Amino acid sequence: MKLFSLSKYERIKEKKKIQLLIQDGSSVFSSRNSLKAIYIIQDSNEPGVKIAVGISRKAGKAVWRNKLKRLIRNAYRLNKIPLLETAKQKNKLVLILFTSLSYNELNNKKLFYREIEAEVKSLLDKIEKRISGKPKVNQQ
RNA sequence: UAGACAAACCGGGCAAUUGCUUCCCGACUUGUCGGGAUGAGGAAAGUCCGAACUUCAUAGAACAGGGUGCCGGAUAACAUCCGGGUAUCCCGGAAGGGAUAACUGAUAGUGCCACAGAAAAUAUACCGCCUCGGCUUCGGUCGGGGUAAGGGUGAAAAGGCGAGGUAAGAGCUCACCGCUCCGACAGUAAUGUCGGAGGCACGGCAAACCACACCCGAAGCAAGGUCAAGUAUAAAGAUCGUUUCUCUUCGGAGAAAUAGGGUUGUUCGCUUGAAUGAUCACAAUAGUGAUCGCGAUCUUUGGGUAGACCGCUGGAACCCGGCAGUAAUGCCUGGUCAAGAUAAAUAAUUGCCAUCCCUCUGCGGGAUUACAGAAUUCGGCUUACAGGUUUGCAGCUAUCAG
RNA sequence: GUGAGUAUAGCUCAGUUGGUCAGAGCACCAGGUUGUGGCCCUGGGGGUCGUGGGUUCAAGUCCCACUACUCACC
Repeated sequence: MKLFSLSKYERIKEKKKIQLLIQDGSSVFSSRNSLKAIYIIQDSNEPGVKIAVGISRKAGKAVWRNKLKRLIRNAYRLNKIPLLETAKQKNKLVLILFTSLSYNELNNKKLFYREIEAEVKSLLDKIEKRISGKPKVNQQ
């Protein structure tokens, strides 16, 4: 298997799971409050991590939203390994939905990869700590 | 010459690493790996027009409704494009040139024209001008009549201007201009030119209703079709119907008709076309009413699934050349195949070059660009757009020369 | 993606055939009433009618283009 890949099987495709995330997921905010991640940790015999990226239409126009989605996906792809390994050790399936929080086209017309990578990293670190450290957070 | 303007075209390039979509080939452990190819725009946008395509059993007619509106041509079609005409505006001494235009009809009818003004469309005379009669303190005043030349009002005042004419005036008469009608000529036509007549009778608004001419069935790829999975012939309310005939082995079968349905309304046409009756009351046996059942349609509420495949990209397609045409465009020869995703691919990092910005200059630093992201597909329109290339130049701005 | 609709005062909404017309309720301000406050009474301020063109003598209203927002869909 490729190290930094992000294939179909690592993404959430079902509408039901996304609705589940929005209803019952717990939230984590990035260090500068620009991004937000909603996640659910499940016990599973197929451990791993699945992600989705969703940006509200109110944040900006189509070009801007596409760019942000691509940058977040890329940042996840290159920084996913520590989270994946802990999830496999604990036999957990983690579902994550990334969304924008304070980012919008008016304030951040131009997007920089390094900023977003730092934000995504902080999000992943927080989720990883929740998996390994405190099991009380979610009992799904 | 430059700018601006108009038209056409481009709108970062190359290399390396990591990663994604679709397709092809190979391998096996049959869903993974390896290799190769492929991957956003001129507006993909707004969804403003026009089509293709699909469904509505047919895709019909009339009315209603909607759209278009100088003429001719192009086109699959159009509100688009091309050529011509007319009007308005701009430049110019003129000849002429350029820009813009929802550019049919106001003598088919109806309606509206606030305020002001005498009067806003059948001129009903406020001031004024002229005249006749009465009274008079001789300044005027009252009454009848004529008058649209002048004043004032208004966005707009009843053809304009000059001369004659008159009590004062008036197309009352005449010349010129305008308008309407008729004729001739030119043009496919819109229209233009010339000639004659009318004596003006005809204010504006149809992006008010409307009239005339032409066009339009409706909904939209979340259309629609196939498969898989799965629920409940679900509930409430409203309206209407529950008829007739033939055959019969008496179980039933067949035919006709009705209600109703058939992608907005009404009517016609076409097409399709349901049901099992029972009980009670009134009455004269015909029949009428009520309740229950059954059937059809409509409205509201509720339940299930939201997976896969087809539609899905080769087309009124694009490029080069030739011919026809003033042009839009058409025809012919040759060549090319150029995204097809579905919580949704087309990206990220680094280096070099190019461009731009910051800086007095160098060094250096920053940005990868502006507008903007396919979603059934085409033809247009509209709107947004850093920078660059080419062509044009009637007029505009600046500079230089004569 | 496709198809509908809305925009008027700080908020919720009227505005008919174009006209002397930009209005109602709540809110705000001032005065009155009351020992004080509320309720109540009287008066007042506040608007580029989403933006830009066009038609018209005259546009919130008619026509066109744009902007923002809302809703529906198997």
